[in-house]
Amino acid sequence: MRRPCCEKRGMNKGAWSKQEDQRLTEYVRTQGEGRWGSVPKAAGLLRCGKSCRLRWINYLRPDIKRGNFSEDEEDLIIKLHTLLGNRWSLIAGRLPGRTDNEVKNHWNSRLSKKFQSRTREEVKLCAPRKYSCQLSSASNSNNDFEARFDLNLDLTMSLSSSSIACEANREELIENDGSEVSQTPTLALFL
DNA sequence: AAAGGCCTCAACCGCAGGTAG
DNA sequence: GCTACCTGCGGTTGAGGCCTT
Repeated sequence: MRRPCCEKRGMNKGAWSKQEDQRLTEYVRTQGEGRWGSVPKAAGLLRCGKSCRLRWINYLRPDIKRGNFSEDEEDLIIKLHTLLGNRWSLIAGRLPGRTDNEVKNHWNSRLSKKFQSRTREEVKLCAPRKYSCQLSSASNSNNDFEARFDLNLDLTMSLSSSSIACEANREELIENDGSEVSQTPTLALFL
């Protein structure tokens, strides 16, 4: 097993100080992103490269959007999670200004519960042996997010004694410029 | 006001894939 | 082909703030 990268003596761990943030920000501004292994030494930081990378990506990057997730963002995360599963970096890539860590945290703390209660509610309303529902986001020119996506999921669920197997046939997950978001075959939900 | 439980989120850990030597 | 290193990712942890009793 490889040693943890921060095991080196004298390395700082835990919360970043303002001075450390300033040093890292200044370094990336002048030298650019990348070569994280050499960043601590070059920037004069007692941190490992991984820690520097994470701090920059999750917190210091200038294009990061702070604050609460909008309902549109939450809906999009739920839809993308249905398609992609825990592929947080892919999901975050569809949410401008949001990081994978932020999306993951938001999902784990709030959306998973919201999604579960919503799914249970929908299952209750449907016939017990066959569950079919359509999640779709109609284009809405007033909506920044939905305007960029055209999600059309056709879910067919079959109930078994211990789980609900859910096959999602992706009809399309295509950005407005015509490029595919990703390859997404089949998924299974266990409730 | 105090204590304890819950929630959020920044940060860490370990693994996998890519690549240079 | 093998090894070592770098980078990125997803899972997990824990400190601190908030809420409830």
